[in-house]
Amino acid sequence: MKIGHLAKSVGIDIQTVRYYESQGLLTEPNRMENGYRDFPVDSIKRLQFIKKAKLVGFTLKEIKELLAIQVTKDKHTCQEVKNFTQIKLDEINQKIKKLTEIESALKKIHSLCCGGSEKASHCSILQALES
Amino acid sequence: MKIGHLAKSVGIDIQTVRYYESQGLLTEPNRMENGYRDFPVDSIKRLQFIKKAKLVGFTLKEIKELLAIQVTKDKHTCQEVKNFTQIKLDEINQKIKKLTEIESALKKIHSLCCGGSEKASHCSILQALES
DNA sequence: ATTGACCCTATAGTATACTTTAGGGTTTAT
DNA sequence: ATAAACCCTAAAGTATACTATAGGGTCAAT
Ligand SMILES: [Zn+2]
Ligand SMILES: [Zn+2]
Ligand SMILES: [Zn+2]
Ligand SMILES: [Zn+2]
Repeated sequence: MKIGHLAKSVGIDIQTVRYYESQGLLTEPNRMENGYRDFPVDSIKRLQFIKKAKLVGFTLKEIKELLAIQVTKDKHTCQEVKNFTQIKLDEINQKIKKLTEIESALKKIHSLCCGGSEKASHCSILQALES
Repeated sequence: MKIGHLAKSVGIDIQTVRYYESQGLLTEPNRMENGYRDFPVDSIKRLQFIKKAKLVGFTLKEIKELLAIQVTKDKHTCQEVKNFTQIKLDEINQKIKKLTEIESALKKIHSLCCGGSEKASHCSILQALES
């Protein structure tokens, strides 16, 4: 399977495929006589895996680690894999919590600002966050 | 307050403080006779806000805008501030929504995994990412 | 035979957000 | 007085994740 076909069927850029290969996220494909890359069919799955994992907030480095676990499944335990996602889950929940704090601070400013004539001269996002 | 003290009390690097100043996230501090920066006390709050906002995925540019929101009657009209905070609120809610989606997707696959010490060949997290 | 679509490598560029280095001057404690 | 600890600027380097460019070869169709 040529790179263009692969890229298209996954919905990413050709350059990105080559980039992923260069970063070790795809194993080096065979070459055809003319030098073109000849990807095995399951590269599609692998790229879809990468895409999905990226979508849920994994970095390429992390994805590489995940892929390494994936290809040597019998050398790793469910516990390892589960720990990995647990850490990510914790991170995401932390983020949601902080965002909610910022949101309510902003909301406060937002509602403060429609009263018109009252003194609001010192109101900033920093002060709104304090209380 | 000297830069080292400030940096330490917020838990970031001195260089980073100077970088933020250079990017306009901190207002230019006064200088002491010897040329050392003399930060006002509330720089701590400002930096803590930056830290928090960064953690939840705001870029420095966005943080700069957030910090610039001040309900100052003499500088902005109520309309302006209100419009701006509304836009930012929408952005934040978008972020929360996205993160929540990612969280539930991750949670779902996370809960499928047995987490046991057996080999990950059957691991449902990996299967879920594959499919 | 030539156009257009495809493939190749290597290198450089982009954006964000630092971090490090080089080469200094200043303060504080012993 | 001298060493450790602190401060300064300016510029270069790093990491992430691409994206673009230059310069060229290959393939299918008209
Ligand atoms: Zn107002
Ligand atoms: Zn108002
Ligand atoms: Zn299991
Ligand atoms: Zn499992």
